[in-house]
Amino acid sequence: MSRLVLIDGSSYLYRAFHALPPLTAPDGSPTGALFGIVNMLRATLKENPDYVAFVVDAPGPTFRDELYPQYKANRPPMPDELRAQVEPMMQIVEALGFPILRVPGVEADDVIGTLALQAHEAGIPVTISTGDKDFAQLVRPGITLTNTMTGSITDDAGVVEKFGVRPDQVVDLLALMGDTVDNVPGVEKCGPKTAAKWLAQYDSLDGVMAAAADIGGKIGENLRAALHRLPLNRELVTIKTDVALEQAPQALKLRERDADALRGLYARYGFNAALRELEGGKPDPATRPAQATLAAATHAAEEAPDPALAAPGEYECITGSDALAAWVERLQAADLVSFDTETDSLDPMRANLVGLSFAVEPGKACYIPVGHDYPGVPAQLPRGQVLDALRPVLQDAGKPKLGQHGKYDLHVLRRHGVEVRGYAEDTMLESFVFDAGGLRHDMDRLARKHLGYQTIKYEDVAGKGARQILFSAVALDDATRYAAEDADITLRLHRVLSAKLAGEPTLQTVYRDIEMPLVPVLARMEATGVLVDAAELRRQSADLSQRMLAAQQRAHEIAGRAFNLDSPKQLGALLFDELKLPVVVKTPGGAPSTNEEALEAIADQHELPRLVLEYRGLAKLRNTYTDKLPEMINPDTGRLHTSYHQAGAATGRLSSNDPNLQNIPIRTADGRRIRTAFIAPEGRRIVACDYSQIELRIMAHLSRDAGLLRAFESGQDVHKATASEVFDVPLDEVSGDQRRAAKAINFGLMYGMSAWGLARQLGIGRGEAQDYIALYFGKYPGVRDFMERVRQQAREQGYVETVFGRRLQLAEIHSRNQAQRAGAERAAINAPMQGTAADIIKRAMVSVDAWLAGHRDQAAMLLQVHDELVFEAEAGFVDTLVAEVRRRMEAAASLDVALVVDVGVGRNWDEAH
DNA sequence: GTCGATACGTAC
DNA sequence: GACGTACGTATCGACG
Repeated sequence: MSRLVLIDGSSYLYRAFHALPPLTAPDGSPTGALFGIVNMLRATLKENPDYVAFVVDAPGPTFRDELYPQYKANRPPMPDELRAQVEPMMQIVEALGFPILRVPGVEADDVIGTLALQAHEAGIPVTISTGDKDFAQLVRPGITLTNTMTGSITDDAGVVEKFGVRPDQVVDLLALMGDTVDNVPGVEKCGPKTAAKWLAQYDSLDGVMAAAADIGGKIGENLRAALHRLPLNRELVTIKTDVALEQAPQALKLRERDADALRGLYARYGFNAALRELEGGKPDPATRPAQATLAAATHAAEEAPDPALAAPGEYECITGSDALAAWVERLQAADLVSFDTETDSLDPMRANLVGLSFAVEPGKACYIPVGHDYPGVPAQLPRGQVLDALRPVLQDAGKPKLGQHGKYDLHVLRRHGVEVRGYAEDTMLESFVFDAGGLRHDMDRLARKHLGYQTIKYEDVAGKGARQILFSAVALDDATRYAAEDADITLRLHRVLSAKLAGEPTLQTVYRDIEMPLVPVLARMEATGVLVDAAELRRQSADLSQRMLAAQQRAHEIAGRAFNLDSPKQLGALLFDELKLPVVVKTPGGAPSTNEEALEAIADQHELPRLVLEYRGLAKLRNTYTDKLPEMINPDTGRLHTSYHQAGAATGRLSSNDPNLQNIPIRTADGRRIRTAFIAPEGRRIVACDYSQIELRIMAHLSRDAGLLRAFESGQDVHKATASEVFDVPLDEVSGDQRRAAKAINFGLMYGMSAWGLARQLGIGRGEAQDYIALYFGKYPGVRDFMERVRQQAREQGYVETVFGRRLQLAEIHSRNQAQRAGAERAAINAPMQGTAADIIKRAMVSVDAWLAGHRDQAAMLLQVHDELVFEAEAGFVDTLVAEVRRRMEAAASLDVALVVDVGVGRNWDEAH
């Protein structure tokens, strides 16, 4: 069937200009927009449309200007860089053979609308190629929109999805929203969401206008104030479909292209891929212009795995002494031993060893069961005998071992009397340094991604949910297939990942010098655990419970009925539906939020919000900390053992879980009290060492901003020093509010915060916040340049880097979704600072642990909280420890600004701060 | 009963 | 929409 494609040239030109980097031709003339247009045209040609037209605006006034003299009055003149690309664009369009339509006195939109409808009536399907959402009003069965820059196609369902209204309601939606670019004011504060909501309720603009009196709140007032404008708006946003045109759609045939002219134009503007295509060759990735390769680069990692990698393996179950001896010999002879353990628990501090598996060459692996126990289980080798036989291999630091998340296995084996040395490779960490921020790094996923191999899942052999059985109850042949596969796949994965890593020396250094040495250090910290005063926590729980009950009873009294204080839904219904308190914050789901900010905002209007806040604070402490921590104390050690996740956070930070000891409260008095329960044993002290302002120092280093560097050199409180500079007052005259503002800016900037966010944070106006930021950047221009550089790097490379070369991937940086893209840009700004801080403390941990190796009886490293290391030490050893730890932490990186470590000592963690 | 999504809140 | 990185708890509704 034949088809008509109508190209909205003007909209593409503007959008390509703003979306693409300011590329230049070999001769220096701007080509960014042109490049976008050329790619769009080539994409259109690949579709082989029967009829096609390239439509652009003609100069001069149109009917809309007559209707509304202010129409487009605020539109800035076309930038010179863009204007310079208009003529070349027309030449290329012409040379490609596209019919060009430019009708005086008629906007391109109306030409397109008219042609679309004419073709539609003639039974010809129409595709409108545009970046302009207004065309959604023309969509119907047979007329669709396409945007080749984003790859999106919009049909009826697409309109509903995108706007939340039917295509025939789009005009009404646009009339309500208005259009700032065209200087058409809509209803103030009414965006697409509100407009769609009203239209869902009242069906049409006329319906909304008729119901205007019933709509409450500020926005209702705004609507009533805008009523008189709305009919005109509707007329302005309606695309005409009845313009008098000379050509019928059927006349819009593509002419033959002018290859000579094209060759000249492409060469002149440096469009190499297009040139190559013209010559009949295939596009060459190496010479593609920058952003074409860039878009491809984000997907390039997914090269097809070699089918041979996914071949099934031969797995042996070892239940006899001879077979064991033979395998030990193979392990002794191997360059690298892949190993894995099977247990009966996910908690490595409690798990019992059920079996071990090994592989030394791809496809060949064994499973050695030592603890399977079910009716009719075959005889197995005694665990002691197996571990004795394996110990020489596993404990030999000169025999490199390989695992997947081997820290777990190190724990299990240590608790069974085997001290693994020479743990040299870990596929989880190899994958992590390659793609932090990408998918998770569990073996199943890695196998699918890099080997194209579907592993047997744990639940396939052990079941799941209530029916899950212990691994010790799994039949030996099932267990062998599952367990031997783990060792085998780990080895195969390592072959692939280590080869990839070899091609990236910087990443290899991060892996080899930071991540791998950290594994035994973390294992040691986890194994040591921290002593917790369970009785103290239980006392606190009792106290909290009492106060919670009081708050709850009072809340029910005030409400006049019982309700669940823990249910945001019930609470929201009470506060906002029954009591009609104002809604200041909405949840991401659109419901009225009952979060702290929302309750604070209405706390002066009713007693209830304050009580809820009180209750929430108490409940959080009890439910998350004082009730839970005592339960998690390990009965064998009497201590609390967290588990650090080394490949979790996209920035390279560690995370802590089971329990999370990185979010123990400190800000409020009640919360802080929990830290008094983290204690040192008799005769010992808790020592807490934290980096002072490490991320801000890293920002000073990375930005090389002279002013910020100076602020640190002075050795003063840095927020005060910045306040003094920014507000131009002597250091000792900085007011509390000025310091608070400077601190908020310092931190906010590191998180990519906007003026809007700063205003909210400080409770000031947006304009004032903007002024602060301008003042700040005026004093610290290097910081602003740095931010821009990072954004640029993120867009060009799809990742950013830490000082040590760790790569932080930003998958969403080219997302078509504006919010996601903006989020990725903020993450990009934060990542080099957060990530460098993570690198530094990891290096410090390795260094400190190496020193502690000679003093294991006197001190131990217990916890890491991103910028803080917590130790316990014999009282008489504290001074030595402090001196050595401080020296090593401060020397973990050499930046343009000094690293400073603050130290506290006490009988518990609270005192040590 | 289990699971996942959502809302909320703690840390740095 | 609007401030980055985590983890844990409670509720609630879908699902089997």
